[in-house]
Order: sequence, then structure tokens, then C-alpha cells
Amino acid sequence: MFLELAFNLPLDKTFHYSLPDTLSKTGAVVGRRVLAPFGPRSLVGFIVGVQEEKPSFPTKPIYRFLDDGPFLNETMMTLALWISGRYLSAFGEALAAMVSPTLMEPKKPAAESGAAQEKDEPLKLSTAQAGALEPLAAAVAAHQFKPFLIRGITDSGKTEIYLQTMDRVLAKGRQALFLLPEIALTPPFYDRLKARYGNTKVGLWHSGISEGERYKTWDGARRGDLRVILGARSAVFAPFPNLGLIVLDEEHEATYKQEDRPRYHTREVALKRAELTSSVLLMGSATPSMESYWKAKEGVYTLLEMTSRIEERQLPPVELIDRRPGAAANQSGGKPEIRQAGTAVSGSSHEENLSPPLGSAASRVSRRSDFSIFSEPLRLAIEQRLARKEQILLFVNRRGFTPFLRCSKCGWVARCERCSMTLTLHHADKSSESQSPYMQCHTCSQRQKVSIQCPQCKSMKVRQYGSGTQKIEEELKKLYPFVKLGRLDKDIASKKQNHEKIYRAFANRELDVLVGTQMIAKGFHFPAVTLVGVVDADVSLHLPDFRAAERTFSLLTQVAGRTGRGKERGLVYVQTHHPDHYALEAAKEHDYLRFYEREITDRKTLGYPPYTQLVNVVLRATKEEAAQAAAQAIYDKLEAMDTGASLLGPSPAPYSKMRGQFRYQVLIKGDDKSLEQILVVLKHWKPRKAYMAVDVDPSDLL
DNA sequence: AGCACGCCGACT
DNA sequence: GTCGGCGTGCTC
Repeated sequence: MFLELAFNLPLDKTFHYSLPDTLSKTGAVVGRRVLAPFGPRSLVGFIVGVQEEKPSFPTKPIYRFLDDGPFLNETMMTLALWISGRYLSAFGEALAAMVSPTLMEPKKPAAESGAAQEKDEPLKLSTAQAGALEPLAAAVAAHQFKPFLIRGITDSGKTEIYLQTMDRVLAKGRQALFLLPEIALTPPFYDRLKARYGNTKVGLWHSGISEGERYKTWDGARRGDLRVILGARSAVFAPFPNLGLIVLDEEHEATYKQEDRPRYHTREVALKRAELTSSVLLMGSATPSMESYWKAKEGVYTLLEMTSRIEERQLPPVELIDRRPGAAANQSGGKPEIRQAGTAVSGSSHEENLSPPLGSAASRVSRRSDFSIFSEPLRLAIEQRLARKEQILLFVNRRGFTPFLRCSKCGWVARCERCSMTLTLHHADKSSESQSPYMQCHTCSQRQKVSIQCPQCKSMKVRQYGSGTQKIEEELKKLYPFVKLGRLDKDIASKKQNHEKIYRAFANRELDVLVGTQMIAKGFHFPAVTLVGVVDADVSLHLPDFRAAERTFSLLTQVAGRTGRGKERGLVYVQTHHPDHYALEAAKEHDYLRFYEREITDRKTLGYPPYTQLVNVVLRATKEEAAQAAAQAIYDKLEAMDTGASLLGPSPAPYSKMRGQFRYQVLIKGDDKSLEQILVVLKHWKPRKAYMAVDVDPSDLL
């Protein structure tokens, strides 16, 4: 008896082993994990074939079987094969992606209960909700593969639709997956699912779960003891034997794309898995991706639309504040009303002195007062809410104090030596180990000492430009010293308790204002928030990526949805230099369709998805010439094939250097047929003196 | 991916 | 004389 094994290696190859007499032949089944010698080391591999004939070369015996049966069933093996083909990874890598990373390490796997909760019962549905549920219930009853897309505005009651669809799936004895774009969003859903289906029936799955818990959850799913698994993208691989439903919430989120091998898109994997298992796929979003909405309109997905908020609550007015020089909103008018006596600062200049010491009284004096970070309307609105004891969210798209430092004399800009990125100035936090300010690269995380003197012209005219969360926090403290202020960004949330603590403090209204990055844009339900301020909407708009407008629109829509969730009407202020950009205009009007119609026209004109499929080939090397030459070589090869796909490049990637490696790319726009030919070539292509990464369906082109 | 082997430059 | 750079080759 001989076994064919696949390992978690970037090799398009399987390896053959013998079965020692000490092991039972009946244990040799496809999908089971084994431990086997591999060169000088031991590796966990998957059995992908079993045969009687002795191979023509010498074989080694495996050490032992793992698990008590096949870890992956036939469907999951098929899904892995599909992933390795579509996303150009080795079969073994795709198989490994389906289990916890710890289950691929050659050690023995190790082998919770929440507080008693009120039982969660199905809610009575609104007419709109009932209308959406009907076709879902029919598809579940018919036991057929069917993809649905719900476009439901924030607070429209999508979750209850997910749950009532799930009720029906579980009632038929099948299991359900509930996928969210990130871990931070799971806790409230986890509580609700446990309350609804019972603690022992619901499993939680994401990269933060402990090793023991992981094994238990996967095993529970495999045995069918668990009925629902909630998790981030890798939960799409939960090995349920009788899957009936996959819910993919916030369908448009870029975090559903896996950024290392296999570079799969959770949405596409979910679609394939639903097809293989005759399950219902239920995708939902307030701002569906262009691809999905287009497919829904083409009839590939069934479109369900929910365009009113529950209890008829109104969407908050969104006001765009023109920040271009000379625009009315930038003139600082009257003094802030509730500012306490003795606080001298009324705002900071756009450009300010970095000269020593940072943030000292001396540097404050030099600030011009006619260009504040906060426009007059935003400041007045902040003061009004503070006076009324209502809560405020301030959204800032960057962490740190100032996103770049530049010499105003010679133009030198502080950059990371290993990356083509500017360095962000950070002030020391209470929580951080550093006592003094530092500069940090947001690509490679490396820190440096702050340059006060320009290294190029030796002048002392190094200035700070732009504002991050820390600076907004500081400005607010200066303007309103008595205000209780919290900040939530990656620097703070790197400690898990911090995230919890700040979230709870804000929820309990111990804080008046919360300043934060993307983290505060999603999921939060705080009824006392009546003002959302977007300090600079242009950051995401300016990324050199074809999805920049789409990202900006959905981000603004999401942020706007954080207010007006209580009795009081909410208000959103968006500061921008592009008040007439279609993404901002559509966000102001809460008009997804208007955005969609405009954006889809551009996609068609420019040949971007959904009208084409993209493959981005990135070549990186320590030597720039090597990366460039390798990119040129693959370009020449593909060009000569004449497949009908269009090739862009070779050109330096927008982030032209990362972690000491130069990056060049060739972007391919094609259709199913041309890409099929191209992927075959890429699969066997070995670049010289450069590393090649092939990204099918890239989430961005940076 | 690791990890070995192998052939050329600056150091205890 | 050796430590170590990373090029290329192999793993049933």
C-alpha cells in the first residue's frame, strides 16, 4: 500500500510514501493528515491518493496518521483543487489554507462557556424584510445552489434576514457559515448567535483563537456537532459535512482578499463552495462592490434591496465642507463658545514648526490661525454637541501625528530607507515603549529618530504636513481641555484590552469624543452619537488605484451610518478639497445608484472589472535592474502569446520599494479565455534573479 | 519553503 | 588559513 502526499510547499508536485506494517491499511484514506519524513525534517501532509502499485523509485514509510479519519472530505479536496488552479498556488498550499496553520506544524494537537444569556428570538419582520426573506426561504427549501446579494442601507435590518434564513437552514439539519470581514466585528454577532442557537452549537473561528480551541472548533464542525461557525475569511473553510448556507456580510470589504498564498478571494471561494454543496450564498452590503452589484443586475446573483431604515429612522444629512484655500468654511470666525479662559490656541496651521522641542509653547506661537484642521462649521457643531452632552465620532484616515516631514528650504522629505514611503511622525503614547517622538514607516514598521535638522541642506526648516489621529487628539485637547476624549487606532488597539476598554468607555458615555481610523467606521452602534466628522476625505481618494473612488464612497457611507441611530437626528461633516467629486457628491446624497452608474461607466471605458478580470504580476528583487528585467521578460513572453488580453507595463509598482526590495509589475486585463492561457504560462514561469507573485483578482494595485 | 552543498572575499 | 555571503538544487 502506497500513499501520495501533498505538503504545504510551493511545489506543484506530490510525494509517494509506503505504509509501514504497524499502521492499519483501512486508515489510508484521501483527505487524512499524516506525519512523514521529508528530507531532514518531518512535515504534516495530506493524503491525496492511495495505490497498490510500488512506485519506480524508492519510498520512505510515513511516521503516523493524524486525526481519526479524513480531515477534509471530497468536496473540500475539490475546492482546494479549484483554488490552486484559479489563484495559482500549489495544491498542498490550498489544502493547508483550509486548516488552521497550527494543524500544519509537525506537533501533536492539544485537545469555554459564556455567561447565561437571554434567548434571542426571531423578530417580527417589516414588509421590506419579509419581502427579502421570501426568495431566500424558497431557495433553502429547494436545497439548491443560489447566490443572493442584499443591498441594504445601514440599520435596515439585514442581520435579522441573515438569522431567519439561518433558522430555516438549521431546521433542515444543515449547517451555516457566517463570515465577517474582520475579527473586531465578531463579538456582538457571536453573542447573538449563541443566544439564538445555544452556546454548544455555535463556534468562533479566526486567527486570534487559541490552538486548543481551534482544534475543537474544526473537529466540532467536521463532526457536525456545531451548527454555525462565525468567523473571518478562513472560516469559509470550516469542514461542515452538510453545509446549507454561507452568509458573507460586508461583501465589498477588501479584507476578504487573502494577501498571501493562496491569494484567494473569500467571496469567490464562498461562491464555489456554495455551488459544490448546493448551498445558498447570501452576500450583504450597504455599498456592494461594483463587481457584485453588476452581476446582480446581470442576473447572475438574485438582487434583494432594502432601502429604508428600521423604525423609519432617517439617514443623517451629510454636509461637504470645501477646504480649498479661499473657500468660506475655512475662515475662522467667532471664538469657540465653550472654550475655557486661558487656552490660547484656536487651531493649528497647515504647516507648522517642528523645531525643538516638539509641540512646545514656542512652536505653537508660530501657528497661523486662519487655517485650522477643523473648519468653522465642524468646530461649531462639535461645540454644540459638547454643550448638549451628545457624543461625537471623528474619523481620521491615518494613525500617528503627522504623515510626513519635509524641508521647506530644499524640499527633502523623510523617507524609509527600505521602502518608498514617507515616514510618519509619532508622538510617544502612554502605552508605547518609546519616551520621545519617533518616525515610523507604515509599510515595514521600522522606527527612526526624528530629523529636526534637514540631512540634505542642514537647515532647521523641517516642517510637518498633514494630520493623523494623534494630532487631531492633541488639537481637540487644546481647544477643549475639559473634554473626555478617546482615541482608537492600530497603535492603541495593538493591545487587545485597550480596544475593549475604549469601546466600552465610549459605549457607556464616559467619553464625549472618539477619534479614530477605519476601526471606528464599522459596526459600532452608539445611539448617542449625533455628529460624525470626517477630517480629511481626500486621503483614500488620492490612492493611485482604480478602486479609490469606490473605497472612498463606501467608507463615507459606512462612517455616516454611525450616527442618527438613536432618537436624535445625526449629522455628518465631511472635509474635502474635492466637494464636486462624484464619490463625495453621491455620499452626500446617500445615493448608491448614482455612484454605481457613474463608476460603472468609467470601469467600462477603462477596461477594469467587472468588464475584465485582472491579474497583477509583481516582480521583486533587491537590485532594481533585476526586478525590471524580470518584469520585462514576462511581459515579452505574454505579449508574444497574443492572447487578446491587454498588458500594462512593465512599470514600477506604485509602492516601488518595500522592505528593501524593488517592485515592478505587469498588469493583465483579460477575459476567462485569455487568462486561462496566461495562467498556464505563469504557473511554469521561473523568473531569474527576482521573486514573482501572481495576484489573481487583486484587491488593489499598489 | 527550508535546508544542504558549494565556491569566492575580509577577518579572529 | 577559516567564517560567511547567497546562487542552485533537492526533498518520495
